Amino acid sequence: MARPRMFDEERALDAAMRTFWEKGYEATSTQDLCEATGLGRSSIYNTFRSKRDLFERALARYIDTMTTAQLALLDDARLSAADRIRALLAMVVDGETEHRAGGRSLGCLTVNTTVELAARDARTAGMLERDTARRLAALRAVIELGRRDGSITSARDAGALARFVNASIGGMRISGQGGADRATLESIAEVIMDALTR
Amino acid sequence: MARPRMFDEERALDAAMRTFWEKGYEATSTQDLCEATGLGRSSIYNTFRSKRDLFERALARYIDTMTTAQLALLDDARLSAADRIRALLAMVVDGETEHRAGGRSLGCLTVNTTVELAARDARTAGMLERDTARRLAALRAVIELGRRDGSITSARDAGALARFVNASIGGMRISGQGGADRATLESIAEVIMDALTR
DNA sequence: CGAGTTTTGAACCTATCGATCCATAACTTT
DNA sequence: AAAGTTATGGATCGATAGGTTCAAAACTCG
Repeated sequence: MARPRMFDEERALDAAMRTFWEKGYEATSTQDLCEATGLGRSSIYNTFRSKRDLFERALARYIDTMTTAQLALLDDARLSAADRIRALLAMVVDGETEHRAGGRSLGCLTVNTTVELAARDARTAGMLERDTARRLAALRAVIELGRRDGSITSARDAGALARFVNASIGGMRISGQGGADRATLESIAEVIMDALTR
Repeated sequence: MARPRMFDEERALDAAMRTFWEKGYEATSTQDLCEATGLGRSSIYNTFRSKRDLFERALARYIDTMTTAQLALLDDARLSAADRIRALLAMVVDGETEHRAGGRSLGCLTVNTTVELAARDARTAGMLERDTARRLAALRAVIELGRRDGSITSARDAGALARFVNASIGGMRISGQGGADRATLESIAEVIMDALTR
């Protein structure tokens, strides 16, 4: 039919996602995206329409990857509810330790985007809200399970506990971006668990 | 000696701070700053040298105002240690409720700046680190006091508890920016306190 | 091989970015 | 009132932003 692509769209999307993750939306120029992906302007605009649209796809990919992995942990039937949440927090610590640039954690793209764009981009805000709702629902289900299996002893409302865990994970991300090391993040995670098992 | 200023430098700084707080550093143009402050370009550049320098002064002002107010709460000798931290969390909830634009919380300028700039601006990162250190020290002192006055019963290391509280406050800020309402933030604050009083 | 289709790279577009320049206004001091 | 100094508004700067155009390239299919 026609001339085929010389590049892998998914790999390009990954590179763009990483760039937005490192630098943020505004600070990432289309030139940065060309260099990160190895594509020319035409190819980027031909494939992704605009910087805005490319960002949206990159964010969707990030959300899909990350939330899927995290919800899988919360579904691990081999573990008690509390241990599933411990595993989730450990995954967050690992993520903050792995994804770094310039000696600092990159944080989490959804947290970063909440800060940078949620207030002035309704579509992005909607994506983030749906993701948060999904994660809160999963957390809440695990917490209710933990109430039954005895691993979560807090008498607080399960929804409140879920929102607390979600918020505290965001706080761990901010701490990582602020320079906190692995041991610090691990100690925070332990205290988070204390609130659920009091 | 010479022609006097037609404007109040502190008021202009406040307006600039608010703009950076609402829109972030990159998304704030010098034109935005002119409109927000009511000054002309010349006056802004004559007074503040550059957008970068103006931001630094705005951030310093924010840090000074906010951290001073928060540390004052932690020093209130009329309250138990736990109640001081409760008061701090209540102040955070109030702040998230008060400072809004477009139906959303503005979050916290230091958190926002950690996300947007800490990785690529060493001077800004330094300011944020010093502020964090100051707040952690105050939190730690209050937690150690709480151990003595009996209001904080967690056996965890005081430093770890302090970092937990600091991180969780950041998480509350993110939650607020993500759309959480006052009741949600209050419930998160209650669970944070559970971790300290278990 | 040739017609048809899409991709690609380079040149190019307009708008806006942060920042500077300069003539004039507005003040103090002598 | 004159000299000296700073503030101000408007014009302007080069650089870069995101995005478009277009001709050549590279493929498939008949």
